[in-house]
Amino acid sequence: MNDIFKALNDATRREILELLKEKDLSAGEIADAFNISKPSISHHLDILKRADLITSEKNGQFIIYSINTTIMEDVLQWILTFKK
Amino acid sequence: MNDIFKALNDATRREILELLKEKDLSAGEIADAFNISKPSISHHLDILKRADLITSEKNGQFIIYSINTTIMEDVLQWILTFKK
DNA sequence: TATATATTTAGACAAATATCTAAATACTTT
DNA sequence: AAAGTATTTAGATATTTGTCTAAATATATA
Repeated sequence: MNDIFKALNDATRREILELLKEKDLSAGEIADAFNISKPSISHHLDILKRADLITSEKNGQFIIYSINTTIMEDVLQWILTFKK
Repeated sequence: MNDIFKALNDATRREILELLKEKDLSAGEIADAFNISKPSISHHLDILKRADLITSEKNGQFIIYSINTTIMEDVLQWILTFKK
């Protein structure tokens, strides 16, 4: 839970999730969407991956990232405990 | 949205919310539930308050904190956009 | 009014974080 | 095999964050 909230506590990472919500993308395509260096994006992807919010798969020289919506379910459940 | 995720990105603050979910508490009562100094808890309360996740009301020399579940709705909606 | 209690504000500090550039690794193509 | 493309790793740095102690503010009570 800690890792998930940590991962979500960054606007760039949340935007990455929104991009991946639409379709799978390579690390480079994701980086192109931001004014941030590729290494920094790579770092953000690593944090999202450690939180299990995304998965990656190697495809030739590309690494394709996908969103893992099942993990969002955990956050959803946590939030729901506050609904009266 | 940034403030909300920032506020939720701390185990102590999430625990404070869970305490307040049960009932309203004074700053001192909240502090007593943690092995953290009162000024630090006061700081956490400030962050939660800035995110509108809690509200406070002065009652004599005490300040009573309450949870504001309506803000959780925003997080809920954000999360739901990822559900397919 | 003086003292005790409740809480916050101020200031300091160590740890965590987001970013960068440079270098390394891995794959593809010529 | 060499050169080019995609991505990550390493190391550095500035900023943010969580924590503390000491001091300030506000209310209650003797």
